[in-house]
Amino acid sequence: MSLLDASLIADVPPFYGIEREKLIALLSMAGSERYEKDRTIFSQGEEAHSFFLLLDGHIRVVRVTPDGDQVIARYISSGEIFGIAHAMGLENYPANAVAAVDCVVLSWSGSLWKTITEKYPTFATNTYKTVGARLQDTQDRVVELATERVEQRVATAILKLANQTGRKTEEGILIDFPISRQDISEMTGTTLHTVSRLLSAWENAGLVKSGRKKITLIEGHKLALIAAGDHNK
Amino acid sequence: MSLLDASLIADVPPFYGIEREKLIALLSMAGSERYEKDRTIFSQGEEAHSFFLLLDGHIRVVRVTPDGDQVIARYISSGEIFGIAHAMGLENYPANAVAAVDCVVLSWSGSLWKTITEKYPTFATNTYKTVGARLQDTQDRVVELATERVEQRVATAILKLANQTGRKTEEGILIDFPISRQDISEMTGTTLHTVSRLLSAWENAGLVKSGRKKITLIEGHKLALIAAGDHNK
DNA sequence: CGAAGCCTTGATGCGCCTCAACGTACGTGG
DNA sequence: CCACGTACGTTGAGGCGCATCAAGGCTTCG
Repeated sequence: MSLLDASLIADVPPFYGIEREKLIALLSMAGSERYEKDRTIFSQGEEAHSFFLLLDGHIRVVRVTPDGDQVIARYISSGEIFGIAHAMGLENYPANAVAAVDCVVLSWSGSLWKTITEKYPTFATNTYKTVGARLQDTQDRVVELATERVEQRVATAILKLANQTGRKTEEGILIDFPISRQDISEMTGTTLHTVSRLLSAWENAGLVKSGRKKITLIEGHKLALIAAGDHNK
Repeated sequence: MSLLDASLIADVPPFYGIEREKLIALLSMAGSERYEKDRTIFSQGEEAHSFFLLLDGHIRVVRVTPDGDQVIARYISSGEIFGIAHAMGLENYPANAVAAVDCVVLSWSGSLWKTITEKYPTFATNTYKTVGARLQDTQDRVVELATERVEQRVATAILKLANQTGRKTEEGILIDFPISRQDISEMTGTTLHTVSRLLSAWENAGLVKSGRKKITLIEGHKLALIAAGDHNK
């Protein structure tokens, strides 16, 4: 805990505009932990004991239905807060959070929520903006699921991932964490089979290059056309 | 404006737990307006000049896609706040709001948002809870759209409407505002044809009774089975 | 080196959209 | 108040997008 330095979070969106001194105070209340790949940070239904900031890594937020289907709500990238049930007046986490790669996570006890938001209104504002942005984002997905075909949704998902977490390589933009066909299907409401077929077709057309749990975006513009519903063929 | 009385909003969720005196102050900052059926309160993309409280009526919140498809984001019932782009740090409304019946609406200028939330933290907390609840709700719809069949989604939508706004009649629970097959289809990501067929089938089975822009729920329990994905037949 | 996890590709079928045509209730103006 | 036009609802026929079922290849890891 004493290893934490204010510079760790100074340049991270939720803490923009907060004085260095206050950052140190905030950090002194936080715990830090490393989560290896595939480890669960919190589970759906569990009492919301803490809220979190992802310092490094990628986290997958997943909802599970009563009959076992999984739906990926979102991926969290480093610098984002998550598990903020407290900000929404929830007493339990509404989804699972799982490390998609090895992660470093800061956490604050939920009992500090009230104090922190009162004492650091900038942080509160930033957080509510985040919640708002996620609501927007989720609404967009509803519209997509309701109006677009699978092909478009998968294309959109890949473009979004590439923008959010893409790493430039010599071949193109590589999605920076292991992601399977099944993962993509759980983001887009389809099956791994359909995703596999689409990726194969796109690979033949030179739009992407993909392998086991790995996707590289080559021709973003062309994929964007598909996402927009181009019926070119 | 001077006709407004504190009792108007004292028993309305966003204002729970605020002293009468403060309520009067809040009301003195608000404008009130009547919107006849089908009139637009605000439009998607428009600059967010105000935020609103629905005193009486029902409001439909609709997103429109670039190619003209409509998706109903939610219905607002009396006592709810809406158009709270400010709470989420948005500068523009993300959807259209249209009066589903004649409505009475209070509005506050967006420029008051900061002052009001600072001065009345209870109101702020209540509002953020609302945003959180809507995020939850929207996530649920994503899961539904991604995993359930049309039949289940339509059943769920009707049950939800009946619970939210149902009025007990001698026949059953009547959804308290005019709602077309098309409206239901825009809530559930299907077509009016499919909704029509489903309602016909359910009417024959005695689960609902429906007419022009009118739906009455008769056998809620049986419809709930369908919503849950019962494959009885 | 074997086993488990991930990916691919074909065959088949069905849920639901699409297209089409017609019936029915509403409200508006003559 | 009745006649007409428009909006809403119903129902059928046909077809396609995608899930489902099935089988096999490849990669990674213990």
